[in-house]
Amino acid sequence: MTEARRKGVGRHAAALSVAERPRRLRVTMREVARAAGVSIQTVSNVVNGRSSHMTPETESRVSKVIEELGFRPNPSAQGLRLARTQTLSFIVLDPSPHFLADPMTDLFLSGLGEELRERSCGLLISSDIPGVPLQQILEPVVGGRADGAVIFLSGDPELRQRYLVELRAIDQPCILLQEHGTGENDIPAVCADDRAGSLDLCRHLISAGHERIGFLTASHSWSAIEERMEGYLTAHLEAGLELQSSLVRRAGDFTPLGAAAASGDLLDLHPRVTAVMCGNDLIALGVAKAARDRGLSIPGDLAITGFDNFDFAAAVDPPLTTVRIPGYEMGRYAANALLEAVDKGDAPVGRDFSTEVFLRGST
Amino acid sequence: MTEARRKGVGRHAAALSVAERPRRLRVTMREVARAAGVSIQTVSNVVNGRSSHMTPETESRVSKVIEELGFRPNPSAQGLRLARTQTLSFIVLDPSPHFLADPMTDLFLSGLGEELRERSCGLLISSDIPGVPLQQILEPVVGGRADGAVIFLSGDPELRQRYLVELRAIDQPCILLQEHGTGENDIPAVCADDRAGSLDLCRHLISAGHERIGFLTASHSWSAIEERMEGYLTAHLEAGLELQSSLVRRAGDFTPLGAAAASGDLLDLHPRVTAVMCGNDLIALGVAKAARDRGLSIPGDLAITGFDNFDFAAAVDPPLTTVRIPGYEMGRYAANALLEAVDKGDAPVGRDFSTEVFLRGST
DNA sequence: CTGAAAGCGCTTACAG
DNA sequence: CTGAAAGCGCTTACAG
Repeated sequence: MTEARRKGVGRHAAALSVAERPRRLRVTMREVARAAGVSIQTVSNVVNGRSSHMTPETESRVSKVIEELGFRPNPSAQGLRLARTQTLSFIVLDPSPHFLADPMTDLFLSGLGEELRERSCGLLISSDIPGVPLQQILEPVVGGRADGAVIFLSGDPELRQRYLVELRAIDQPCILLQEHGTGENDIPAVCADDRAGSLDLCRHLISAGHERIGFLTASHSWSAIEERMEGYLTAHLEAGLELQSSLVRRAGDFTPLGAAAASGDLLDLHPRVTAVMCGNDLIALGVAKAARDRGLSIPGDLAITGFDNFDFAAAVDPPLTTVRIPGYEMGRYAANALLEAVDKGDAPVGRDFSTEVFLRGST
Repeated sequence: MTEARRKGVGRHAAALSVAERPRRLRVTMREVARAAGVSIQTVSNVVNGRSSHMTPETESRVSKVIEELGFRPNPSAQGLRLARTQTLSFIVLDPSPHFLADPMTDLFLSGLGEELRERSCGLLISSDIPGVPLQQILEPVVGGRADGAVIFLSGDPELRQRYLVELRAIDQPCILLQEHGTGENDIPAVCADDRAGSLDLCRHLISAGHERIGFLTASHSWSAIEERMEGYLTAHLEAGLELQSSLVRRAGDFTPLGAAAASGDLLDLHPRVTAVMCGNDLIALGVAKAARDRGLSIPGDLAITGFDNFDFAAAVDPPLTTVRIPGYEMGRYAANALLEAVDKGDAPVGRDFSTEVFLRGST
């Protein structure tokens, strides 16, 4: 950094009022064109890789000037002109402001981010509380800040169904994450087979001799959680085990301590449950803690299963039996499918991902 | 949704080529102006809340038309005109594409997101591998997609120092997250007092009689991790304990299993360490696992401390002694400070946050 | 208080 | 292959 430059942009700038201060000094196409001795049109052609429209000499000269001047096209201008922002929106519906507390969401986000980075696209993230008007939720895309939205809904099934209907009517490019069982006319979705994973998990417990198996999840829910509950129910039905409503609890939140507090109803049942399937690994941790607090050993007195295979699952004591969801891959796929759809003007194509059961020491 | 509408936007649209398809049918100011029988200028005034420039009747009439037509200003047009995007960029430097695997990053992100949501600003997130040119890292803000950047650096101190120097030269509105000890002329930063937390933690161990205390962190590092290491060192110095390089290990990654594998060198030392301080809670989990695998009991044979107080820390067995970082609050503050700075044209003001030690069963 | 006009920085037909 | 021009949708002096 030269002394002159430092002066020009440093403290001095702060002394000027907003009006006086020069606008962000960016190089424009016009300046590049002048410096390279070509038309703006030609610069645009170079920037957009239409090299067939000019001689190689021209192209390399312009490229060199672009490089030297540090020119980069103004995204707002491009956005205005092309009605395309080269940005995707990731929208999470969550009642908590800590909307990324669920590590699964972060996995999705990492996958989205990586895919978009490779394509030089932006990723705009936002969250809303379940229940707000869909227009507000979709603000980034309806308002023109993004070309499409990857949406992770949550809330009661009725609420989500209402959103789905409205979503179709609004007809913005979008793809759902983990919204299972949308019908043939519905919004495309990228889903993991939570139901199959849960079914496998429960069959495993049943075949190990468990007959009183509890299910605990937080009061707040979304599609994947419901699928997990269904797997539990289906396994019971196919095994001819009686389904008891007292065995299924929806209470607390998706934190271990919240789940520990909420698990009492289940753990203090008579006769005792011998296994508890949990909405995810965080809940499983809480149930394990509550069980230990009651002097129960795991898995001897109580088998516990989680879901999601979070980083900690393999390392806690005992290691958690759980199900892996390919969240990162799903995120990448969703970004890719949505971008392609935006380009083609088609509807994106959804896809199902398989899950994988990890049997560990907690069962 | 009416049948007509469904037809208009559904399958039929897909049959049209990109060129034929009408551009996103958005209402413009011009249309609002015509419908309300006023000038575009007036519509702009209404949109921007300059109600003093018109009669209340005019304002309410225009507002009503805006509502009815569902008009929303085009962000690209506003961005082009105002050289302001109403968007902030969150940039994470991480060698892994799973750049959000660290729950602490997610906390920062949640705080940023919530603050920006309340201000109707967008949040653009991106990640890069430590070592890439700063220009590339800052692409979102240099390239004009965002008004400023919240930056979370990582990598060796020398690399980060180089980035800091360049950052000053580039002079874009930005604020650092968890970049401790930047000098008086440096980029503003929002930091937690990791050093104090670590110092407290280590004093606690020393006062409990530990004399051979190991420190394990991943090979990849950032400022906060170094601060934690410093707290460890300082506590040793002030207690007159000898510092042995064999007790400090930097290996593996920030996953429990990676840390478990990397902890062998430390756990198999003779004479044995009686305590291990860890880079964060995930590492602590891994060390606990490795210790159990060796038949060591916690905290009897080995005391373990984590850092960050992740959700699982209080629920695992034994519960983890750790340090809370107010990540969410720090994220909110950073967004707020940066936005204010962008508005005023000043440099943002950094701030330090205090940490809180949680003594639990693992020590 | 309102209307007509310029211009932000691009892209894209349209002539040459 | 290149140049001159229109226009994307806003905001903002400038006259009235």
